[in-house]
Amino acid sequence: MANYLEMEDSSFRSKAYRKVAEVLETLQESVEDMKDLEKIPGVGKHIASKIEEYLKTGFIRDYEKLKKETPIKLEEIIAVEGMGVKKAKVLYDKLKIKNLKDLEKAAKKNKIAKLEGFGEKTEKNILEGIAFLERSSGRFLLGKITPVVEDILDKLSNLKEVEKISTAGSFRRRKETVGDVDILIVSKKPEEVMTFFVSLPDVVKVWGHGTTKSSVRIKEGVDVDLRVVPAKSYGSALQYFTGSKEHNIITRRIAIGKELKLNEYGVFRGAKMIAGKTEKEVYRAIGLDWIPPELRESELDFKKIPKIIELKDIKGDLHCHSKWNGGNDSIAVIAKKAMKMGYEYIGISDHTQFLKIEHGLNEKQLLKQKKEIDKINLKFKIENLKFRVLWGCEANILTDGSIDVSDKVLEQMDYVIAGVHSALKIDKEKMTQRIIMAMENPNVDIIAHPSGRILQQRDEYQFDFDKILETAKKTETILEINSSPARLDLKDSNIRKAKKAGVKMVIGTDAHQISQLDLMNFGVSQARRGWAEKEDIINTQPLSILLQSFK
DNA sequence: GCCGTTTTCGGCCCGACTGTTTTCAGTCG
Repeated sequence: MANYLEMEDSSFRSKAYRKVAEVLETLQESVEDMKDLEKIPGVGKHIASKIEEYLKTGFIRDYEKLKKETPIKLEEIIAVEGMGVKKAKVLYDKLKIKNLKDLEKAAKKNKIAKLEGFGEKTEKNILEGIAFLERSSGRFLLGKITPVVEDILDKLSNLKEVEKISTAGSFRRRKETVGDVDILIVSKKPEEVMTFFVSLPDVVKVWGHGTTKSSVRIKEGVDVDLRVVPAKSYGSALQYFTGSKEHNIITRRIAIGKELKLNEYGVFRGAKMIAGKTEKEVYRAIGLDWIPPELRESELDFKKIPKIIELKDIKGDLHCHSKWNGGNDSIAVIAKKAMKMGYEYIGISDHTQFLKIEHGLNEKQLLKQKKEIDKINLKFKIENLKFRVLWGCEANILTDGSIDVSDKVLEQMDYVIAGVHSALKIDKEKMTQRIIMAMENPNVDIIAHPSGRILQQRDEYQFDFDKILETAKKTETILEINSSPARLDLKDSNIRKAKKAGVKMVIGTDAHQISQLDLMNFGVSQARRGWAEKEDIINTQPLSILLQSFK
């Protein structure tokens, strides 16, 4: 509705709707359960009645009316860079353009350039925008682009001309997918840095090359912007470019409340600049403590900024696969790497028999695996090494909620992870019941990747997370935050819910080769985005306490 | 359409860039 209202120039009405849309997306409670919708920030009498109408009938008459007046695939059209709702409206009125296909056709036939307010450039940009959309979804997995971005950062920070450097944007906020990458630097010799930047070996295309901003595309397909900012504005620029957009709106509003102005150049009282050099100073100037980028997603509804978990708090990884089920490395090699990472323990959790495609282990193989683990642990003991390999598995929760390994074997293991790997499309009720039944199994300690989503591939399966939390709390079952870049499951909002419900979590990498043990940082970021503190995550605990948290 | 430790009316984040304009609207982050 916000989009359609913006089209009609109802700009403040549109903003009111847009704000509510954003609030609803990050709402912790489900709207169905709320007694008083007007308690939701931004929701007044009118919008409340529309939400009620939607909950009751599945439609909003006013929205249907708006769509009928301008029957176009608006979302599709405004996804094209440079296209907004105003332009979409003009194109519909003048050329009857309803969707992306119409838009592309009209642009190719040079019909758009002739319109008043449009031109040759706009038409060309539309075609390029459409081509970009077709090439990629427009967003990239954080985990996929991180290595190459870090490489670029390393090379830049090694230059003596670079005084300060940081990433910004969603990359710095550690969002699971990133649209483009922003890097900010302070430098007295921007020309030289920019020239170096645009000629890096990973660069496949240069969009712009200037002294304050250069843009390139790197071989992974993602665009990287490098900006040079003045040293005295570095903090405010970093704050501004890190976002999120919503966070910036909130911080600026706070500034206004204190008769200050906040922008990318600094914090100002009248014409006088009172802060800007560091982010800490900027937040302090508007009366806030520094906020970790992972918490800058939307509302600031914490009284005190939580002391969120850090990578160094992690004492071990409980989700890794060995050569036994087709992984790359032997248990001994995995243990060695884990030790090198400073861990106190590593849990081996190979797939079990149902999962043929992953060479799942049968009960006989599992018991044989235990002997190997015992041998390794004994060796560590003799060498007086304080390190332990734990014997676990990643068992399958079958369609009826049972586990594909017998309790007789499960109960001997140090811990058991269970996950849904099949029949993902069963209905909500059945899926919820299926997972609940698994949690009620006295041998199941951890639920792996609880929602089943694969980013950019498939949505989470239908299930009632609130009910899962209830049972997890009751049965003391731990929920996993899977670090695999395409999973990052639990997602941030569910981590917040779990924390609130007092349900413990574990961060696991799901590594199939030792290099993937380093994916832990992505799981930790995800936990941070969900406000998780050290105490919420069991693999921050030393071995003795960890073992107590298993059933 | 929503909101109020100055307000029930008069505001609503801010600046840059682009392409089209000749003073600005639309889009973006």
